[in-house]
Amino acid sequence: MPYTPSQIEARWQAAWQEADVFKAARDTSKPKYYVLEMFPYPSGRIHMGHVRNYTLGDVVARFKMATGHNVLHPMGFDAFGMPAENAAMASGGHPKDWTYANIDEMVAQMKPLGNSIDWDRMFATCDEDYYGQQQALFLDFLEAGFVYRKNAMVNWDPVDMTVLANEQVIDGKGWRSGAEVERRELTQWFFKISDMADELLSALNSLDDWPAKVRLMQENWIGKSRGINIPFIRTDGAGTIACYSTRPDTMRGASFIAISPDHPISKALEAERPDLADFIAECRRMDTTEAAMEKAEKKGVDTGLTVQHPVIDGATLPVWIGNFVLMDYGTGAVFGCPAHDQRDLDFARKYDLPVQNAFYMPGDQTEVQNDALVPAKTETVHYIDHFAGVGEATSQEGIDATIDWFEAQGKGTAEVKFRLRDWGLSRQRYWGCPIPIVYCDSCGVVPEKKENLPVTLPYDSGNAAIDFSVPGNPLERHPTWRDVPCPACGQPARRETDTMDTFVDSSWYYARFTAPKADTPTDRAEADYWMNVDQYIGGIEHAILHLLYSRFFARAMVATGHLPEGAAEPFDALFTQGMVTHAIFKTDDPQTGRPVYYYPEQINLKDNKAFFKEDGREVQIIPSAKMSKSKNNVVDPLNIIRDYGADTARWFVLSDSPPERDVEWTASGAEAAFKHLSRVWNICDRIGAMNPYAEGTGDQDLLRAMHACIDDVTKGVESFGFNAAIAKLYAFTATLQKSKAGHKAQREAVMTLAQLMAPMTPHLAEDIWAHQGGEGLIVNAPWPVADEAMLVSDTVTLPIQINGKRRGELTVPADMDKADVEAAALASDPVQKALEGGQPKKVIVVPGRIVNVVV
RNA sequence: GCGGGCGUGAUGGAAUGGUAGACAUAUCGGACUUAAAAUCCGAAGGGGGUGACCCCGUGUGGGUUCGAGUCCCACCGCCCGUACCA
Repeated sequence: MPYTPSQIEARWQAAWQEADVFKAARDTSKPKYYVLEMFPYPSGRIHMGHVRNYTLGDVVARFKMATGHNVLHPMGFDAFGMPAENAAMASGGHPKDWTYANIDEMVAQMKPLGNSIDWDRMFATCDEDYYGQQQALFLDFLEAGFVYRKNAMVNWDPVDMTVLANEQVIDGKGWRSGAEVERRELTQWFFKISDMADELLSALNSLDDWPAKVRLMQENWIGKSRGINIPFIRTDGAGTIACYSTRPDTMRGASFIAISPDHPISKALEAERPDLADFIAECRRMDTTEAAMEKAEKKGVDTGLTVQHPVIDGATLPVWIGNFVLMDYGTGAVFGCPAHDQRDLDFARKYDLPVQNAFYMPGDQTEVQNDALVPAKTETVHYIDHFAGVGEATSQEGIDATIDWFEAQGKGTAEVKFRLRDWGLSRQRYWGCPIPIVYCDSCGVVPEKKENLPVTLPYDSGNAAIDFSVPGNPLERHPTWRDVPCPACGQPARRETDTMDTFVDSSWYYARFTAPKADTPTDRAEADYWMNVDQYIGGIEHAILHLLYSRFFARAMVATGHLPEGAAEPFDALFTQGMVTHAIFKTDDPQTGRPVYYYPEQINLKDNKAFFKEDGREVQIIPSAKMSKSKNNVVDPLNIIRDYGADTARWFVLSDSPPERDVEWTASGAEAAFKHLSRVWNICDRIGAMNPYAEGTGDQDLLRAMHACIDDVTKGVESFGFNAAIAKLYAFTATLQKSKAGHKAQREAVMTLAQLMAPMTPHLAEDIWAHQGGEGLIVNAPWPVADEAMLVSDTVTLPIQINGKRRGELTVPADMDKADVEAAALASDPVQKALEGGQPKKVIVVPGRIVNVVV
């Protein structure tokens, strides 16, 4: 009988549903385990990245079920956001219709993967029920002091008269209008995440099961620094300009002050100085992104103002406006020290400002050339003898002592600052969660009453109300939606028309999954039982924003009583997976020089070369490229499932690369995965046809290999080493295939093989289990345990190294002591030959590992 | 620009500081077949040698160590993030 995944998979999915095996309910008799994959945006099609993400989560979930845990494994949709509005703009539909149709399609595509999802818990963040509870959370956060309003910059398209996302700004121009984008200030709502900067930073140390790289990225993002706030005294008597610096030790090298174009002084000068106004206007035409600002050419203009040098009597420093100074960080003003900062040095060379080495031993003044003398590039140890004899300038102690010196001298105030900025949540868009706030002429800013929640988005298209053919936010144009009585005084008032950033939606969905139908944001009995997420899995692209916002939200939810204390860090363990890539097949059009991309179906592969099927022409192969529609290298999981089945797709995405790295989808790899599963199925068939009383040879060898495989696969699955675990399964399958053991041993081996494969290829595993007469469903069967006695071996083979190079090997009893191993090694041929009758300089014996003889 | 990561045969990759290349793909050889496909068995990092063996080899250049793919430093290339893409 051939392996027919389409029948097998449908049958077992029906069986799981029938038995309701993935339904999660509180059960204190077992340890709970909550596994969660980052939920998808409902684009309408699942892609291989989803398949990989959910397969990783499913392996964990099924493994935990098998090892006696009560597992929660939910799925939902991160459903608000710009693509729905863009689709509405492009084709005239409604974002809501588009989104829900996509969700239906994606669910239909996800279910055939056979993941162990409790589908009863599914929700989308655009469900009125979900975003209504989110509004309740917002009101609680507001009351608790986690929310406030202030002005902030947005990208403004002056032609479309609308706010643009950073993604919609291309080379400084609006993506649709092509107009030069301006920065514009709007009053917006903020979460006070900066208040929690210190605890978000220090708590990173407790996240032992997070990747170190993610903790490090978050640490750098939060960016705690100790510095000094120095008020530079203006020579015109008009007060001071405060500059924050983490390097006051370089003060002797200061040669200018640079202030932000958005600094109050810049704004004041703008009105009276046309030359400065032009420059400030130019700065306002820059993207708001940090990358764009930092990569832009550093420019400035001299204001003509000067300040007194704080430590050199009689000296003054010019005040410049610099396009590289961020108003959001520090005081919006810095002092420039060209000798010890590369950016300042470039700026000084450009505008002919002095370059003065701040550190020198008397008589040893190092001239600065093209490279600033920063700690990494400075070999000389420099001293400061100016500031009360402080030690090494470039050491943190030296800098700290300098900060203290400045403070003691009354020249500044020591301050700890964070790079982390508050989280602006206002979006001038329709398809998001409405901010439940009302503006009243008499009462001012009034929170909506909880009993009036949810504040729902108007769906109606009457009067062309929700219309995306006109730029801007339809909520502002809606004829009636804005008009509401003030919740405080009852007089006519108007709603906030901004909606929330979609990161808000994804900052607490993990908590909602514990009680998705509760009439409060969480149900404490459920949240207390299920939280935290034991294993969270998603892409590295979320290493900072999503995960930091979620950590903030969890803390705020603890503070407002929606989560237990222990859920302040909501994700106990985090795993970041790589992308699924695919080769690009392309040629360059000889006429235009433009690239032409081919679909994989149009290509024949031969000897690592690619040929266009139609004319046999060779085309270029670009390996391991991110899947992209425009490059024609997207592999649709539905086609793979149709041709090979879900188990093959799952097996392949697990087998070919370690999960944290990118995996390249290859047709030959998928084919190989299918062949292997067929092979396993055939072995099962063969054993099923054996005489049940058949005796054979090598039963012990087969069972030893089986126990070794149990041990290897268990360790692999526990440590996300799925590809290595699969390699062991390949090897064990080959052993089983060649085995001449009796029926009893072979049956035990194939059933164990099925159990070990069950988290990865659950349908095939169920089928084998059933064929061999296994009891019940394999999904309910306990995980096999390796027999320690079957793992140990009597002898061990050690490599012998001479001077670190392998020169032979030595097989000795496993329990032989070190001295005897050394003696045996010294007596061996390669060592005797190398010694040439002399004595070894040194012998290193690592028991069970290696012998190294130094001659 | 800044922060983080990655780099190993033709290819994807394996390797608690301890035999580099497990396992798989592609390739080649063999069995089976009239033949092909499928299936099964086997070879295989590069170079040299009849052979036992020898030399070289984990992006590049240094360093630590008895021993480095693994740890440290610098550089090159690619990827992720950079606060309104999700």
